Amino acid sequence: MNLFERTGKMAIGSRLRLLTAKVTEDATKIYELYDIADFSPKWFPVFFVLSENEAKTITEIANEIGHSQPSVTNIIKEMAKAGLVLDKIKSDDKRRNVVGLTEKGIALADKIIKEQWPDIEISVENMINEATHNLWEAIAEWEFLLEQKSLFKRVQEQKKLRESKAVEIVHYDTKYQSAFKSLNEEWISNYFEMEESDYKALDNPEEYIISRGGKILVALYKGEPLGVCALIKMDDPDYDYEMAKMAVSPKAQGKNIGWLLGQAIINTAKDLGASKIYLESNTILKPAINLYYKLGFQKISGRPTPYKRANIQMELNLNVK
Amino acid sequence: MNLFERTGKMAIGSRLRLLTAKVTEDATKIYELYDIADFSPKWFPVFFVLSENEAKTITEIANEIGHSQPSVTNIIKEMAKAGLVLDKIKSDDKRRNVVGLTEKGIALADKIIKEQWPDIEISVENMINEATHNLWEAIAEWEFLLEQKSLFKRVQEQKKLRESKAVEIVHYDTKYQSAFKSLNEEWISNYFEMEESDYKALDNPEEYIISRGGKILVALYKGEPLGVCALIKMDDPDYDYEMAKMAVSPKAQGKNIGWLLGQAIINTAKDLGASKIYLESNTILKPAINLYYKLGFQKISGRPTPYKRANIQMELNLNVK
DNA sequence: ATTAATTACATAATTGATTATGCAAATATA
DNA sequence: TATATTTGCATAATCAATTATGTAATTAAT
Repeated sequence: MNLFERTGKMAIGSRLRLLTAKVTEDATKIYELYDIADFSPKWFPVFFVLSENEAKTITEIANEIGHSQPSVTNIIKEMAKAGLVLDKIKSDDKRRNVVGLTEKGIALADKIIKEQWPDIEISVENMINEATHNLWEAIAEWEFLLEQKSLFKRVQEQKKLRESKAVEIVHYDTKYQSAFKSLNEEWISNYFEMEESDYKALDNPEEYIISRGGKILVALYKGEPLGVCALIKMDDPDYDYEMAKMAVSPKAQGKNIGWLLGQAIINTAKDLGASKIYLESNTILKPAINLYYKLGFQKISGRPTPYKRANIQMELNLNVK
Repeated sequence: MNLFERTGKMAIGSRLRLLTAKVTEDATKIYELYDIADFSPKWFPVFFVLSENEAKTITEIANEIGHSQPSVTNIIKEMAKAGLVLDKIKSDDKRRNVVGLTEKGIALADKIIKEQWPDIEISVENMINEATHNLWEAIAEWEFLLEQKSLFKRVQEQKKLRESKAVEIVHYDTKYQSAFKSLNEEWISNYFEMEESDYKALDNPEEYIISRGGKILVALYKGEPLGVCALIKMDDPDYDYEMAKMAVSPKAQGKNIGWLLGQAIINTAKDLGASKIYLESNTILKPAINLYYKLGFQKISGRPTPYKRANIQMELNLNVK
């Protein structure tokens, strides 16, 4: 079995490189076939754009053909040596190096376009037609797709998706008490200071949260508790529950755990018949605030709070679609 | 308009190179995403074949992945430095450098295959599915097509085809007398010596060939006579005509002119109601003999000839299909 | 048993591109 | 108007591959 059938799509870069090499390998011989000596195939893109118009600057050419600027500088230098382009055509802006084809260059362009170009065009087109999958169109589509979203981004999203599938959200159990405390303690003491009410809830979640009609959810990744979140019953005419004590281990970054926990908490609240959830946080916790917005929470103001660190309050109306 | 829409298929090499660069560009970042440091993406093909089996030699790996041997030598050197492969595993043949993965290498392979590999596989597959033209399959087809016939060969054939279309076969006219003589004189005096009968026919073709019921055809390429061929009436019970004085300018090599002239002469003979054509030549003129065979002539023997240089005689039976 | 040819590989040189860097010219800003 | 920033490009350094070359080790041929 062929290497690339064994490696799979993982090696698409290598496979493309090899195909490029094969397509390119006898380019020099093709030029010789048309008695074009003294022409390096790598000059072609530069040569082509110069043959279309009057004169261009190095940077303009580089942008047009997708090469780096030094690459074009170098190609132009070589072509100038071969007498095909005229370098440093005078311009108002003395930084610019305006280049254009010489008479010799124009004559060569004419020859290439009249004789070689149609032969190659037809040869490649014949290959495209011999194949059932259109390489030329496929490349164009990939250029577009990669423009929209890089391969890195795509892989990153796929990784997140796979890992979030490996995340399991379970209900609180005594064995998670230490995780519940340490995960919260970690970020609170990192940004603020632990307060009396924190200790109460974190040390005795069953007493302070669950027995009072609340819920705690734990996110397990490969069995390990890496995220927690609580839904605390509120004694308030406006709100049924407060979402609080959400904490995700830095180890679990990029696994969507915050989102999954948030969704699970909201669903739990719905199951409990809640119509509004409240939360408070601090704007320095930007990723958290961002997550709350994504979950559908909206900023409100004017409620008293026992926590010193809270400077933003949000609510989620579960009855609105 | 996009550069490649303007250049057309001529720039398929450049376009492939750019796509390869785009696909490859964030490979390093992808490895980092999986906490794989100390791994260069270019190692992947080598790493992969080593992860499949026990141990391999440098050259075996090179052949398998389509790289040059020095490239593999270098990659192995780098991987050895990173502690992923074990170099110079002892072998009977002391020239061989047998290499295999270390424990660390095996562990890494496991990690890559279990985590990174499926994510990339799916990401690339999603891209393939988002496009309407299947890049992966198209590449495979092109690998096959180029294996069958290189791009150079294809372009060469296309050039020949185009040029043979630009060749015009016309009937002899006095203005072609000098071409008729010089083209023949060129090859005859090059390989042999001009004989008395040559001068007669070449200096006075109208008297010696046409007025005696023969024909002369001239191949014009862009108006210039670059090939000639005569059909000489024979006074023989076995043959109607002799095909002779075929000459093609070396300038016109590869334009199929010999074939086109031969075909035209045969058709002319058919139109004249001939049933058998005769020719004589010399076996040192290999391309000519080859052409005669391709035109359908078959070797015969035992006829007398006025030319010293003839050492092969052939005939074409026009009545046989 | 020599000698010649082949093979396996390392090293060196080259190629065609890239990023990094520095400098002068032009433009924007205080 | 002086200063800071940006632009355009050349040069240098680097990278990932390639061909070219040299040298042991092995195999084939005389």
